[in-house]
Amino acid sequence: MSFTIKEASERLGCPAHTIRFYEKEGLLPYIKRDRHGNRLFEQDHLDWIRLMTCFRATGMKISLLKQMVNLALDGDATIPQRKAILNQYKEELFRRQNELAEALDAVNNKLAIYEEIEEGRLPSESRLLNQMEDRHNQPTKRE
Amino acid sequence: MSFTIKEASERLGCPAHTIRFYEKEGLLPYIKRDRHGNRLFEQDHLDWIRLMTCFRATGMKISLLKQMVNLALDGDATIPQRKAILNQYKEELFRRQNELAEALDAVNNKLAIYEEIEEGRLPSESRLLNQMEDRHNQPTKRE
DNA sequence: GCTTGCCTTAAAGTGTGCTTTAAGCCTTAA
DNA sequence: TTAAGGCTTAAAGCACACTTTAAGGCAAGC
Repeated sequence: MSFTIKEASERLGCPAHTIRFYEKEGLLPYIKRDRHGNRLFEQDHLDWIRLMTCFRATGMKISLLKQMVNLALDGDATIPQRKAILNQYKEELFRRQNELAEALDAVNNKLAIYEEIEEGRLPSESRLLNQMEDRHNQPTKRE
Repeated sequence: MSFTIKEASERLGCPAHTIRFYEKEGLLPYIKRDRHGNRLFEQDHLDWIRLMTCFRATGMKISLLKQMVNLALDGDATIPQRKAILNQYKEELFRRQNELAEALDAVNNKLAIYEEIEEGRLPSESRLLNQMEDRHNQPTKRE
């Protein structure tokens, strides 16, 4: 069972052009062609593209994906290197989780401040932008 | 107490050029200057830049930051719009958290497979790249 | 036979966010 | 007084990942 690029595109929700681009970048080695030169995708290819999409969405670079492909093509002897790459990427994922948690805190804090301003418990936006505006007409301390 | 761009840069761990770029983009209104035209940053500016950096690191676009600045400059009447923006961004953060969790699952799964291959419990990398290579020399089913 | 539509390729273009370069001014130390 | 080093600006350049364009081939339906 093979798929045309259109079928692959539909199943993956990924533009055909992007899939071709990935192949050109070397992320999809050994894609076969029919007698007209049209690509034929196997289920495994779709699985791999889906995995790449998942990694890409979380910041893995194409160059790193390519490294992994190249290592895989060199056989099982490169598994330690591939593990090292994935473990590093995992660290990166943890870093991003922290960043997200921090941003979420900051957003909630800001939203709480807006609530307080709306309820009149805080005098306008005392900490950030509005104060800049206020200062605009005040004397400077330095210089 | 004001800071030069160099001091701001050091405190924020952010290149001076980037800070200037943010000002040019309108993200830092009302930065004052000394008599030589050099920028003078207040603590509030540093706080705001730090917050922007936090939002930027988690995917908020500069155009959206600028929208928020512009709304803030228009006064408290725009707080509902700013809340709407932040709530939307919050959704985005949740989406990203899910993506990270999925990627983390996928990585762990891949690492587990590598372990099994290393221990000989799985015949090479049966699911992805190596199989592509295998297929390379087999007849096609379609066409 | 001709149009429609999907396929192919290579190459150029786009969006985003910096980052670097270039040219010049001011201050300070030698 | 002159050279170094930090500031200024505007503009060009870069990295990344697509995305779009252009030019053309093949096949099925009218």
